[in-house]
Amino acid sequence: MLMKTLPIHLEPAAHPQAEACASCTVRHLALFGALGDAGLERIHTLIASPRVDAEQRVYGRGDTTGVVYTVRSGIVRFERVTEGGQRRIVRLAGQGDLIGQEALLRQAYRDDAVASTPVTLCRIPVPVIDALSAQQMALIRELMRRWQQALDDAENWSSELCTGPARRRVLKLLQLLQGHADERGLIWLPRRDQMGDMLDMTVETASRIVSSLRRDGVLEALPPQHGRLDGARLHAELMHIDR
Amino acid sequence: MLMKTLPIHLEPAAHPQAEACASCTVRHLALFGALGDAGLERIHTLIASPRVDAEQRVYGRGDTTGVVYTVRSGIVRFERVTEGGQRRIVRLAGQGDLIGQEALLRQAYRDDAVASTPVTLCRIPVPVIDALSAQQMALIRELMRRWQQALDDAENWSSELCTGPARRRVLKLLQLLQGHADERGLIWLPRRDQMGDMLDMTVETASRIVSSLRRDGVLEALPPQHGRLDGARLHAELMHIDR
DNA sequence: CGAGCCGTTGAGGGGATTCAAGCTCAGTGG
DNA sequence: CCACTGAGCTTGAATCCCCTCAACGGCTCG
Repeated sequence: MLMKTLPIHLEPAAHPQAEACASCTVRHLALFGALGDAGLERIHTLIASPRVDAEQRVYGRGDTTGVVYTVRSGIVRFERVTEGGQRRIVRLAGQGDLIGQEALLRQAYRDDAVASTPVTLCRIPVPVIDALSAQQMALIRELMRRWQQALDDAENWSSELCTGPARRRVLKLLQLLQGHADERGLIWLPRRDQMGDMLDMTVETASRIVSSLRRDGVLEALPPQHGRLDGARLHAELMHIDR
Repeated sequence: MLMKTLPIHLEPAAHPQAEACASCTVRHLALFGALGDAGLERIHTLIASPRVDAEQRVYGRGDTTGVVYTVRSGIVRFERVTEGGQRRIVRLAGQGDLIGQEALLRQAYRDDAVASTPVTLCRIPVPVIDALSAQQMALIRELMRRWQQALDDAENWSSELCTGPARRRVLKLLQLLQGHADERGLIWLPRRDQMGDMLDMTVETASRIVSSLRRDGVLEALPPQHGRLDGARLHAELMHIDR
């Protein structure tokens, strides 16, 4: 059932990375934001910036590649297979999020990480972080902060996206996706079966609700897999359901 | 809606803690297991071992007491209130688990932590950990390991306990509780409304399913709030549902 | 003993699933 | 150019699971 994964990210690697790091647009968001220029100088040759197409795997459950990633742009989803054999999406990661932290502990990845949109990453070999963290307390703080962020996201997911009537769960998902909207205000609108895997409902139910939200002017669908939300109406709908 | 919390844990504190730490029965499980005797020696006077009754709060969401805990015995549950105003239980912690890590980052607690059974804790002021971690790399590793453990638990929760038919969710919960069984093989059997808050179902549904499982010989209820499972039948039931 | 909490069970209704059919659209090849 | 195909989306009808509303019994406690 589990497919073998091939590392997607055998980067040409070179000096270009020097400027890439220095001028990284998400550096303030990313893990190494905790480092000064001097710290960055020592390591940028070891960092790659791979690009992953939508629906391609970043890494697979069970892999031990010894690499962590920062998401520079796009959305990554974490998938698991239930013991019952069902695919479940348990969390999303967006710009600035750290993914694959398990590797820091020499542990295998817990989930399949799949690009939901085209994704750009910052690929960081674990030894790099180990070496730095021996001296840089700030980096360790930053690591812990991100771990806690992931934990908080996961708990929010199960309390907001796994409970209540189907319409509410869809609205909550859209609200979350709005937080990852691009500069034009467009969101990634998952396929209906993916929504089903996230919200524990059938394709048909997801489709019915999305259609209903379009009729109500909450959501505008812009195929393929994009959409635009009316924030006010979305909020009003949620208020209405929560009474 | 949020209640003010009073610190439960103003310990008499004294030398007795010296032996308490050295002879701690869960020391190999606990955070400071990463420390040698020497390390322990320096800090045991700062550690308290409070006891919390069932249904008492360990800490509340929003508190900033600057303390983390290790669970020495018993079960702690993490509660949140949905934006819709519903109480949700998002995770459980048992023996050896670290709770309240947010405090290490000077952040407020994210959830209400409530004792589900009588609980004994190890109460550790954050400055103690800060001071140690500046030198002890092993402690930091251990911290990270626990953070990852919590994350994994949270994701498992939403993929296994939030999805599928009601009967399956209850069985999954019982399976999880079996992992926290005491030495006599007894498990904590939540009240029906608590099961509802964990599994997103009504009291009535929870009650009906528990009753049904008792009739089927999967579960033996031993009031108050205790039970015994027939592991084989539980497993068989799950197999049957997952087909 | 009455009050209140907790658990249980029943009847009825509603929301989600199941099963089924038809739709749009992109890609393919005649 | 257009039939053909398959993937994704939508909609309808029947069914079923779970929720809602309601009543009742056991138990503890004032």
